[in-house]
Amino acid sequence: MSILSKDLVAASATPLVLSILKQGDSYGYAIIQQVRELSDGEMEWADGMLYPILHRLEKQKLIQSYWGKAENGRKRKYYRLRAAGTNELSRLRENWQRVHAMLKKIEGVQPCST
Amino acid sequence: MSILSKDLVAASATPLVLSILKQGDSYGYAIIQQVRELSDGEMEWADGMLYPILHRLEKQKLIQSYWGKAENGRKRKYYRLRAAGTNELSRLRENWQRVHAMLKKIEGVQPCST
DNA sequence: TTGACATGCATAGAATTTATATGTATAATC
DNA sequence: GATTATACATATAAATTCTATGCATGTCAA
Repeated sequence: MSILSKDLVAASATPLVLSILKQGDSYGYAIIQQVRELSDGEMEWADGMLYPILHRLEKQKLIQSYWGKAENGRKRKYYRLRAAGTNELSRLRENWQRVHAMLKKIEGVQPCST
Repeated sequence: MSILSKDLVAASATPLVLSILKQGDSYGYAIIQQVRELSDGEMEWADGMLYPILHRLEKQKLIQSYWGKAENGRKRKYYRLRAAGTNELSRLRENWQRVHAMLKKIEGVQPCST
């Protein structure tokens, strides 16, 4: 998990998964790689962490799974973002943005001079 | 904890506390109020959540406590940011920024048209 | 003067969450 | 035929976190 704190990884996991699926259907193994690339190797998800998230999101009806197959005929479980997932993603992004704004606001306020 | 997810609150708690102390010494009760104000009431910390964080940060030598007193003579435990805490805050801000950048990057990438 | 509320700190332990190890299986590559 | 990469899954140990509770004092109104 490199230098990124557990909390930060946890807070960003769901928005990241939903964002990735918003770009198009994908599956577990590929999502892990996409996250690694997107973070320039700074975020390494363990598969044992992602699958439970995917299952949770599916149970929440934010995403939907279906079995497909790779070029080589091997099977894969793909996930598709559902409408509710798109809405949830918007909410999560807004919330992230709010907290980001708080952090920026207080970063800007300096004590005394400077 | 309102609409903000537990994870988001957890991920932002330490940077927020350190940021607040960077502006000047403060104490538990006041920090809780500062967070509420900073978030326009969207983030409400329970005291039972903050004190353990403060104690942890002190044990990590990122902050330092001392007893002081309010105008009315009542005692208060103030916290001061230490040099190590300033450094840690920079690291946390960088990490937050990195994850924020990931989220923005993927938000920008749209599937097909649009 | 007493009851309610705000201020202020602290922690035990229940409840929840998370990480890790482990299991299964197939394809590709060496 | 051995190893690595791909691919999914989950039980459970381990860690974290929330909540309730406790204590104490000041203020203010009734």
